[in-house]
Amino acid sequence: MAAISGGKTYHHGDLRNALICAAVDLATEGGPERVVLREAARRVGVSPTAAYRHFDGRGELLRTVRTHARCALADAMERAAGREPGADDPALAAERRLAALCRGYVGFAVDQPGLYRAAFCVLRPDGTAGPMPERQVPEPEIRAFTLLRDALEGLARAGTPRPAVRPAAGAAAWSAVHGLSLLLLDGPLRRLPVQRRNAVVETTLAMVVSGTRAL
Amino acid sequence: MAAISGGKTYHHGDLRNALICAAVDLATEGGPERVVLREAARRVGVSPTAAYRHFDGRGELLRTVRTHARCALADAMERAAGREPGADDPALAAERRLAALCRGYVGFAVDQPGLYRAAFCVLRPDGTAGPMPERQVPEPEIRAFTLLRDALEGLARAGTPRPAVRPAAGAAAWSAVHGLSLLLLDGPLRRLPVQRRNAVVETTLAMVVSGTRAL
DNA sequence: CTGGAATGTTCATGCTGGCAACATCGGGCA
DNA sequence: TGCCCGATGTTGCCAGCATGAACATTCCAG
Repeated sequence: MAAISGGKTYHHGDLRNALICAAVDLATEGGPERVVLREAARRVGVSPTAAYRHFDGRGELLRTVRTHARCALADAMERAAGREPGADDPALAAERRLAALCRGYVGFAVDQPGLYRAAFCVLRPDGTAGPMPERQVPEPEIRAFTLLRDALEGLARAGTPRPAVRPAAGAAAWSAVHGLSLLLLDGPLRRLPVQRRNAVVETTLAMVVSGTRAL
Repeated sequence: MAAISGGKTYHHGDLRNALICAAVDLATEGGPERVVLREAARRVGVSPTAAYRHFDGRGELLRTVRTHARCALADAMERAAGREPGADDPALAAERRLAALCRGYVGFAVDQPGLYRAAFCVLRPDGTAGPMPERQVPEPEIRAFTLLRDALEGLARAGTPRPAVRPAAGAAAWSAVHGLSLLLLDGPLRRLPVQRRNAVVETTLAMVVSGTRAL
């Protein structure tokens, strides 16, 4: 994530990317609130207003970081699932995959708290923090969610979860790992020793798997 | 939550409380990031620096708001549980109570998004946003969690969840409702029509109850 | 009734986001 | 080849916020 930076020319050449890298670094270090336009510009060695040539403002910079962070999260999940050995029984394999994805999810959150928080930060276009204006742009799917939902689909042998509740089941599973991640990061489960933390993670996973099966 | 404000004396008389009220209002309107010292002071009709006589700074003001919000959350849960009719079967009653508490939890989050977000906002004492300095002060229990955990205890007939995993089970249940709340507020489950939202909530609750039973 | 402690105010510093006007560079077109 | 225009950066500037120091006012206890 280091800027490239060639010679010292007036024109940077790749300022947008450099700013994104700096902003991602900032998010990694201190979460979304640390993503500050001026600081990003400073790190790249450019005047603050230069950034406005490439971003509408801090909001768009943060949104870009968020997209990057969501990607990184999904990648981590896929890596975790990829490391998981297959199983002869496809049902078992599906179950293992789901668990591995969830472990990857929580693992990413714990390893990259700043990025994880940035991945799900709220962006208020107007800054008025009101009830969120109706936006026409349909938000792009979040791959992490898609992964979980697909894993649940794969799990759906024996008809559970029933098709009718399957989307809701995906949301439920996501809720569990998302909530767990946040409680581990900022909540009262922070400072839990690794051992206990893993126990909580596994317990939650068990709840998700068996609770989902019963739907 | 309206300030009291008597005559126009030099000394306010109850500035600390007035500031807290204003800050809680701010959080209610726009979440923790909206809690701004100057604005609170402005609403109370006092100079910004006056607030420093009663709070160490914005951080402490926000912490106070957070405490208030956590209280309000727990109160809402208890009210929800109180409305739940009892059952002859104590096990069934316990299950209902747990579900009612969870519904109260999510309901509070949906009804008071700003306050809910404030209840779980992160406070970096130093502002350096680092790996969170070691603090000796043991954080006070969060009543919402205690309620959930106790409800799970009550649920623990038939030996499930087994005593060994029971604390972890509490964390798992909390994770689910906490994550669900946040996904409903800021995440992709925002804008879900009420009908579908209730479906997701009930599905998640079902997952928690049956998933917890299987632990 | 009077002086110290509480409480509020004004002024100043340094940070942030954001806008307007100006400077510089580089590539396409005559 | 040479020149002009648009893209890219820069300097200045304003407003809002957190925070501290020095100063003013008021209340209360001795």
